Amino acid sequence: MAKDEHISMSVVRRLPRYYRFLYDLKENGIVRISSRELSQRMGLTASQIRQDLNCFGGFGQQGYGYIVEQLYTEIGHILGVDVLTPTILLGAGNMGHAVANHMDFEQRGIRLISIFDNNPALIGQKIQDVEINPIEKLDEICTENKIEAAILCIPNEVASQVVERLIKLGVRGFWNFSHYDISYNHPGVLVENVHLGDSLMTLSYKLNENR
Amino acid sequence: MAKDEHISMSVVRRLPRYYRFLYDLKENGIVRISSRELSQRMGLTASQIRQDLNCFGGFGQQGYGYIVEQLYTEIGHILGVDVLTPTILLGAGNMGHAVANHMDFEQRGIRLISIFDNNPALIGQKIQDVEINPIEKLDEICTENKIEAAILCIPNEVASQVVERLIKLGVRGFWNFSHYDISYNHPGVLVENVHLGDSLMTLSYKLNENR
DNA sequence: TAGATTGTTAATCGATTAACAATC
DNA sequence: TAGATTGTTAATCGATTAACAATC
Repeated sequence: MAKDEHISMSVVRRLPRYYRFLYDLKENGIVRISSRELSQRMGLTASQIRQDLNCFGGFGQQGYGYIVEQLYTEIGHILGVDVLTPTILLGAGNMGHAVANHMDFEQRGIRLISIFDNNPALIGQKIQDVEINPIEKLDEICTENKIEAAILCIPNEVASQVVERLIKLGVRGFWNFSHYDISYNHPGVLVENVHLGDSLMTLSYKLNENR
Repeated sequence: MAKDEHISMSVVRRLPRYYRFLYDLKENGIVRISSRELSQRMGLTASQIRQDLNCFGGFGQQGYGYIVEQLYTEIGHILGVDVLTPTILLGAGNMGHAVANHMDFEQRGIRLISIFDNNPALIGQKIQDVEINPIEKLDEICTENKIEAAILCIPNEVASQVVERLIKLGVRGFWNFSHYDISYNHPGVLVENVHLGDSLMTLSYKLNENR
């Protein structure tokens, strides 16, 4: 199906949103949709939608539009939801808890194998059926489960050492809630940053600009 | 100081990162920095940095570089950190707790006035000195405190009604952790979305693309 | 067939990078 | 003055939009 070798990140970042909209359409029993109608619902141009969808091969039918179910499945496939990556979560504070509780990992291509924390009070507890283990067990669990990705909900100060250690254990992707600059310090490693502080400051900017 | 009327969002989204780097430089006692050195530390081009900084007036000195302290202050000013916007947080679940505990609001131009939840067990508790109030007090507290912004850590299903109600109460900016499409349904309202699910799927994509 | 809507090429727009004269 | 580094203009690159022939 993959038509083009390279899909630009601008396109990739729109895919999860398409995926959500298509899910809703599907749930509402809508079978087909044209780029024009989808563009109106999503606040995009029809042209952009057709351009985007064409990056990975034509699924539309001329004169008819796109089959919702098929497009949904295909975008999910491209996003990699049907291959579960063994993943661990580091840090079971508020943020770690929130993430572990609400992310529906298995719908998103992630299998959460273990949570780690160094607070003795938390060890042995479970969040959504995933056990919280002491940091001492990190090496053992990573190796045994061929862990490939890690979610960092730990303080900045410890992030640097933890990342170093994880990369040695074979982790090649990070969902990073800390400010530690992984991509810069470890080129080649796959990183998706969630910089909540930056996002909040952007809101501040908008509020101010508009005052 | 504002030289150009319009600063593009691509530039604005880089500002918080400049701000962080400048803070670190400042803390390390570094007084001046050239665009070239900063570019190396941040993994950008020197050209882009000069271009970015020039959007809001020249602060550099030819042949010398930029004064760290001055640049830090100025970017903070542009981001609006020195005007605190009265803000409320809706939803004191794991995510609400995480956000309330870790965001350092006052460093980022936000004053958190009240937290709301409908869980009776939480009412009256405080997070970082901010009280959790029942949703019944929403109108009163918003009006009394001239609330302008709201942080949504509530489930999707209730977001739509809550947003409607808040806009009527004068809220004009949202930090949105839900998937409810505020900007589409309420054009003109300022929105900064945090779509964690989308971000996680982007990581899935990267992990898969690289397999 | 006629109408609709795609896939795709071309045109436009915006953002990034390169180059260099101005100047500290 | 000589060297360094900015501010700014020009060139390039990439992403979005427009247009339209292909075709269901």
